[in-house]
Amino acid sequence: MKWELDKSRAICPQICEQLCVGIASGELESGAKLFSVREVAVSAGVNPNTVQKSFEQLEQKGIIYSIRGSGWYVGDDTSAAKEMVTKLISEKTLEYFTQMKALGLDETEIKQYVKEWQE
Amino acid sequence: MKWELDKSRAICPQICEQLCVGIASGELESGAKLFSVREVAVSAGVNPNTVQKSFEQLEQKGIIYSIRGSGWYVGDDTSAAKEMVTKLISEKTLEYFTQMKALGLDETEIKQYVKEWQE
Amino acid sequence: MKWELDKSRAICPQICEQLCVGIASGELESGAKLFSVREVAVSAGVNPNTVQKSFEQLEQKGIIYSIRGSGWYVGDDTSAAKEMVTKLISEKTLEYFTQMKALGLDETEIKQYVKEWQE
Amino acid sequence: MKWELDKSRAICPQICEQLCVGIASGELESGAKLFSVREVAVSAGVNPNTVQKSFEQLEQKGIIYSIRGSGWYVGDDTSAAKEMVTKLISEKTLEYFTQMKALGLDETEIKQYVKEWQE
DNA sequence: GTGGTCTAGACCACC
DNA sequence: GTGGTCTAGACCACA
Repeated sequence: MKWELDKSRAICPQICEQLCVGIASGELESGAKLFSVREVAVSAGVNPNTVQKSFEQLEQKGIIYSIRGSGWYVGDDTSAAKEMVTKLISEKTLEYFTQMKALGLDETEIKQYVKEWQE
Repeated sequence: MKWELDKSRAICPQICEQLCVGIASGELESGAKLFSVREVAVSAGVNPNTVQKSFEQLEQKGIIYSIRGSGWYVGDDTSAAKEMVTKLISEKTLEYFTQMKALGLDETEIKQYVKEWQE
Repeated sequence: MKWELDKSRAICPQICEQLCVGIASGELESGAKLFSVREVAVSAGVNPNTVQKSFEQLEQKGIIYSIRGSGWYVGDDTSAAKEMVTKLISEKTLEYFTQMKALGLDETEIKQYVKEWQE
Repeated sequence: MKWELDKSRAICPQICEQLCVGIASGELESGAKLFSVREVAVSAGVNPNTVQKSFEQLEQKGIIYSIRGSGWYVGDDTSAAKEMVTKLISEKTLEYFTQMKALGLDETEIKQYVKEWQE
């Protein structure tokens, strides 16, 4: 797994999101063993505590589970991860529209702006 | 001026943004007196310190200025506010695309998603 | 009297200072009638209340006095004004040295810097 | 880092200035970790909010930067701090000359006064 | 532990 | 009345 983290944002949710994407895309299958917290921390260049927190948050949502002394594994039902991704996409888009409207653009203008967006 | 604040985000930048939009749109003209820190605080339902901080940030960018004991006024050059709004629109769109890509969508898919977006 | 006010600083002390300078220099003699609060306010482009406060502060120091319904006059003893000016010069110089030292310059360097100062 | 604050002036700019001096002098090197907001607050005898505000102002100028939950660090380019110090020296000297002139001294007299200054 | 943000309330000088 | 500044204390997410 390759990590692309935006250091100007909070790291925790980014790890959660990317892990969900990995699961939702099928890259990580049900029951697959994840890299250890320490390995992820090193490869992503972040604090192990941050990775631990991220994993715990995903565990709470039933997306992954841990076995003491063994490690972390992808949960049986990957649909939760897929729903998560869908939900995130929807939420972020809604948030984007809200913010753009606050900047004085109406829905048509936003869509036009996005359509012409490049780079 | 009417304030629409999303309490789940930081309030300061929202006040800055909406003020810039007001100036950029011409609603607030050069030299116009703004409502007092305390009035804005009441009308927006936030703490005066938060408003003060927002105003100071805009002052540092040369968009507004204050006269002690008198109030806050829109700066002579409203182009700074306009640039600010343009920059914000661009930045937020770039951020949106970045986040969507991290969620597994490519540029075409994002544009399609936005095109079909409603509500 | 001509007013040269730095609007980025507080107005009140500046009016006091310049009036003292005028008196100390002999431009304004003992017993001379000052321009009215309103006239000064207009010619200096400031709020009449500010001028009023300034005059009251100088009155408290015995430098000028007021006659109800008539106006403000320079006090009999102009030495107070002269002392005031001397004191201000000393204070401001001390303050300047203190601040420059805080910026990492020692006394010799400050004096050298001032010696070479121009514009 | 040792703090020498003049409580009769605003504290914020003093913290900014002294930090810049520390960086400009090389005492604080690029990437060096600063003491935490809370530690500085205690050692300087001021409120943590005041320190936070000072740090944020320096951040906006690109002199230092923060990592959430980790701390504040000296920016890569220390030249900004050096320029800051130079600029402050120049500004304060200009301000000093302006004020002294308003007190009736001409440039020659000011330089003479500074030359003979002691204590 | 750290920074980030906000609230609440105070005091000051100035308009 | 206004802005400017500071204190005190709280809560949050992150390292």
